[in-house]
Amino acid sequence: MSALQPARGTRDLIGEDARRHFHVIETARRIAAVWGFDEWATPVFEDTRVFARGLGDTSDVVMKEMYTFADRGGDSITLRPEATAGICRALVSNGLTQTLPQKVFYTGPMFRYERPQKGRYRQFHQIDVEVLGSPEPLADAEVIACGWTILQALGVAKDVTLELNTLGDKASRDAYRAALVDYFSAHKSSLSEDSLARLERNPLRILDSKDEGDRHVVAGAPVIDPHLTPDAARFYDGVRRHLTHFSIPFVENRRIVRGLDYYSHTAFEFVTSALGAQGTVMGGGRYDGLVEEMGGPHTPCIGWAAGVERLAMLLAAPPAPPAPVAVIPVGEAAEAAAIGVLQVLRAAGIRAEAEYRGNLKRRMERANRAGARAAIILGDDEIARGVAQLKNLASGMQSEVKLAELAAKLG
RNA sequence: GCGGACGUAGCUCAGCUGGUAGAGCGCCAGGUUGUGGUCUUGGAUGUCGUGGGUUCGAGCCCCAUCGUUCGCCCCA
Repeated sequence: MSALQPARGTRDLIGEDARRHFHVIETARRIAAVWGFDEWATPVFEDTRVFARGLGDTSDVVMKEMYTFADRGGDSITLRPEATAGICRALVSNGLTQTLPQKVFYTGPMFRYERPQKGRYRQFHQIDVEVLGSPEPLADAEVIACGWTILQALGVAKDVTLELNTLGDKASRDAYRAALVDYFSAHKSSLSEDSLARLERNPLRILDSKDEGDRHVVAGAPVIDPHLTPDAARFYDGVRRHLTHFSIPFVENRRIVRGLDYYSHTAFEFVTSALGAQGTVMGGGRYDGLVEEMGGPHTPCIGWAAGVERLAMLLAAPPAPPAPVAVIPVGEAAEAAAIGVLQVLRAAGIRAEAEYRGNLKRRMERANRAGARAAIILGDDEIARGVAQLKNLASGMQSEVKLAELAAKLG
């Protein structure tokens, strides 16, 4: 037990955990491709300014959760806490603001120095879908619909609800923010300590509070609707309309707020009650100002990120590992022949393993434990006649098959 | 960062009011000649998370520390 363990908040992906994890990523990748998204990859670490600038200096992620350090050259480097800022930086760095829109699929590890919990790790993984450079509400609906399709393909949609909100444009948000500050300031005595701090930094977040007392105050808080500018209201209408065209069920929730500062207009979360405190499984929104923060032109964008670990936990059953065919040589001469058979099967795309330890009984046991669907038994007698014994391990049926026909028979 | 629970073989766990560790599963090897899944016999494995303390003696008591977990916070 004194052996080295993975660092706090990190974990190894092996066996079923690995199968769940990669099933989520592969499913998302496949569907995003069909929806017209191209996969990008950007560096795992970036100049600290990419995140400090992008995410906003009031967010907890920037203030106390980043893995930031000086590298050997003295530059301030940060392990990315999320993907979007790096994607926007890459858009600008590569001059792609000239060829918009860009539809991007992304997956990879992210890093946040948090207190670990189930569904919350210091190294965790996200899948992301972003449309860069598209100001139309149709883009919002398409991005959300793509996410919903992925959740359906994973079989978790039944446990998940789409909650939708608008944060309005900057004018709307500023007006609403002022109204909230007024309201909450008048109710300071009823607010929790946490919310008093939020009143200074990010009053919108109070709407999200789980504190019993806060909720009473929040119930009477102003809503954003009367503060929406005509443009912002029209935009939100468009998003809702297109979502129904995509046949995506959603509920409106005026308390949805995004954690990072770059969001405006559309905000949404796919939530579940199946994961305790980590209920948000996919979340995103519109961020029209982020590319400018990275030094590019004004570029309206919309996207979401989903936690791979959380989705993996929601999967009912992990996909079964592919069943191999076991090749079992009996005797020394047969080992050479077995290698030939392995080559042929694998070249034909058939997962195949050799079992060559112990007596035949052991080899069969191993084949069975490996989950093999069939065993190919090769002895001197068979080799001399150019055949093999092919045994179906599920039915127990065994028959003699010509070596040349094995691959076709098993394909 | 705050509060609660937990930490014993690879895994799941048991261990009575303190007397130097057990089960099931798994693993390894057998049950005679080239055939698995059932059955059966035998075997290996733990510095009882770590470090201190109390005691004649601690897996069981106390303290600290690390880790996991639940809630808060935050967020995917």
